[in-house]
Amino acid sequence: MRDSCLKTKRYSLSKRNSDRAGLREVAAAAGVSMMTVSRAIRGIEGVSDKKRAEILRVAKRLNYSPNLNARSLVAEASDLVGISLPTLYNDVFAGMLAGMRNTITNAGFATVLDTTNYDLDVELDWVQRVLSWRPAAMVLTGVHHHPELRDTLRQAEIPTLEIWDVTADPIDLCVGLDHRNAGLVAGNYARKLGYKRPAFVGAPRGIDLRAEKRVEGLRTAFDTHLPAERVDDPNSYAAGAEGVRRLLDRDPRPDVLFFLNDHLAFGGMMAAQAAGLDVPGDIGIVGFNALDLTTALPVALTTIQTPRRQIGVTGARNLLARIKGLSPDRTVQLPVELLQGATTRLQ
Amino acid sequence: MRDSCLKTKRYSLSKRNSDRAGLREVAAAAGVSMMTVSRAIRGIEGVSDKKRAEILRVAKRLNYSPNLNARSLVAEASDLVGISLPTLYNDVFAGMLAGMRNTITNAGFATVLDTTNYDLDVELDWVQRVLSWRPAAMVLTGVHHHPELRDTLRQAEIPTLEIWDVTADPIDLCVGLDHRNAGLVAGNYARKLGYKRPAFVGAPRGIDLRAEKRVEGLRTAFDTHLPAERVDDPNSYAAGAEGVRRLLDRDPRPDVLFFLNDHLAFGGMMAAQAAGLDVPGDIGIVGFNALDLTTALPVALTTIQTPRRQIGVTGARNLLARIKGLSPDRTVQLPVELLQGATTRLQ
DNA sequence: CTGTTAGCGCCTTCAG
DNA sequence: CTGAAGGCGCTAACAG
Repeated sequence: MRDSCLKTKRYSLSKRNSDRAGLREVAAAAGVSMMTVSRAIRGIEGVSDKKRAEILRVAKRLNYSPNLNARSLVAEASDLVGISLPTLYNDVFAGMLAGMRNTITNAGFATVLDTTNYDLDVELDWVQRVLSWRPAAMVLTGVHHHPELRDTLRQAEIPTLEIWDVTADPIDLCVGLDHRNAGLVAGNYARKLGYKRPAFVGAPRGIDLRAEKRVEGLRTAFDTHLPAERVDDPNSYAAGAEGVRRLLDRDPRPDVLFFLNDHLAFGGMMAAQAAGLDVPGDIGIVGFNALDLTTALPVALTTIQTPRRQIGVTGARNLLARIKGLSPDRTVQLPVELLQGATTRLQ
Repeated sequence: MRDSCLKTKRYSLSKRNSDRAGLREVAAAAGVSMMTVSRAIRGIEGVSDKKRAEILRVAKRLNYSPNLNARSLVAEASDLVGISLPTLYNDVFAGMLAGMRNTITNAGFATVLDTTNYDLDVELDWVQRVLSWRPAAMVLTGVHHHPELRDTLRQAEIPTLEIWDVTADPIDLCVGLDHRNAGLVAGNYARKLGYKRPAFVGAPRGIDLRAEKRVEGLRTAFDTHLPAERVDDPNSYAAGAEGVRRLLDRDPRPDVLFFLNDHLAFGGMMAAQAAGLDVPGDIGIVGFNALDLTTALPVALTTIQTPRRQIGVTGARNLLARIKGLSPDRTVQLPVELLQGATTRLQ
């Protein structure tokens, strides 16, 4: 063994662990420089068609796959899009996600997903974490976040989309609906039918902020006290039933029940019927979201149709525009529609 | 900020990204070397408590956030875990996902999610893409994949977990259930009750391979022809109804209906009732999965309870062990249980 | 305990 | 059209 200069060589050789082919290996095999390979792979100008074809062939043979970590390091940006949703136990968020995914994926981005379970601290932690990846963009649910979140994101200068709810002053972009108005629409509809004693079944106060806005709309429509039962799991059918059982004990008994969502409404309707009540004869039921489920029911549920897929599609499109440096509308508010079913009727 | 946000070219490398503090900045501010900062940040041995505290303070003040792309580049591995599911429009996969997520997240990994819509080509493309991130592990649904997938993953030497289905020879690890046996259990149960003319409602053949195994089990149990109606969207309630309407036209009319899942079973039950049939008087209904929905029904659905959350938890735990270099059981098969409801009865 | 050195794989820049 | 040089932010390995 001679001295340290040999040692250096050996070191650098053994350092390349794994037999994974990199730009270097492809370049060597194709008899060109790394740069030429890089250009060929990325489909960039400046390589003769002949060489490009040859290089791509070699790359394929060597099973070359670019190291995105290295690329992102140089670019100071990855092609990850972080998406934060409250839950996936719910076709609602799955619907918006599906709407976004195609658009985002087709544009060459990958999605990193997390669920916060409606916890704003969890959301903040997750955002900070994703920022370490230098993501191309972020998607958050709702417009209410941890106090630090807004500054964190703006400082990082990451295009950000807030979905489902809207505000005049989003972090960056938002696409969603006016939940207070949605509550108002449902409330006005029921009031006009002649219902007098509304009640609400939903999640504990302070969990689902959008739902609280809808409740506010309901209150405005009825201009009256609105008894509310809060159940633990807003995505459970059984919880809706439980809420209704508790409400039916009240005096006076409500004549129309509004639910946080269709899940609860369905469970609630079952409970009302099980309690011997006729729907809509004895009591009205109004859901929210117009899930596929409700169309399969023997008695169609009166509910509010929310444009979930459309929110996803529009949101993703605007976000991509933002990434490209354009300036799409900062706030897009999509309309809701009341679907008149057979669970409510003129009083 | 908004307008200037993205006009800054992401690919301008000449200058260090504006305000974002790196190891270098923290080191300068703290009056130590980058390595010392690196060690302090990562909580690694070899820094005096005093210096460490000071460094952490400085890092926090500078709002330092490590560049994970750079770290992954050096480490030849990221802390991303790729998860591929067929769909999220379905509490089934959401349940397994929830089971995995806590474990994976608590161990310090982030999840990159994709849905394949049961398309094996999509799955392969996605896996190859995620491999470019040098993920810490991969999770796939089922044990049937694109022919190239197995080699691709093994060659990459990435710990891989297959969930939901089992096989004696997984790519790496698998945790799931024996779907053929699940079909057998359901079939035997119904046969013993005296049902003679079974039928099945499910997805088009070749889409959901697990479901086909269950059908095979059903056939074995009955040892008879098993008429099957294939509907387009297996996660739709309405599709179940459609399938049943078509089956009821057949002669002889089936006396018991097996469904791909509870979604379809629910829709199917509604359709049967709407057609004037009594359940279980005129016709039996058997679902699969034991979704929360079915517990809220006035007539409890006979179904197969699948340990979805448990699959996720066990799978994630084994996968983490694998990442640490241990050798957990390659194949874990979890039991299913028949839940006897009121939609079937002795004939 | 702390600092120095030498890259990780890729891409920008600039020179042929 | 092609290649050589240098660096992105971070860390393993090796001195002091």
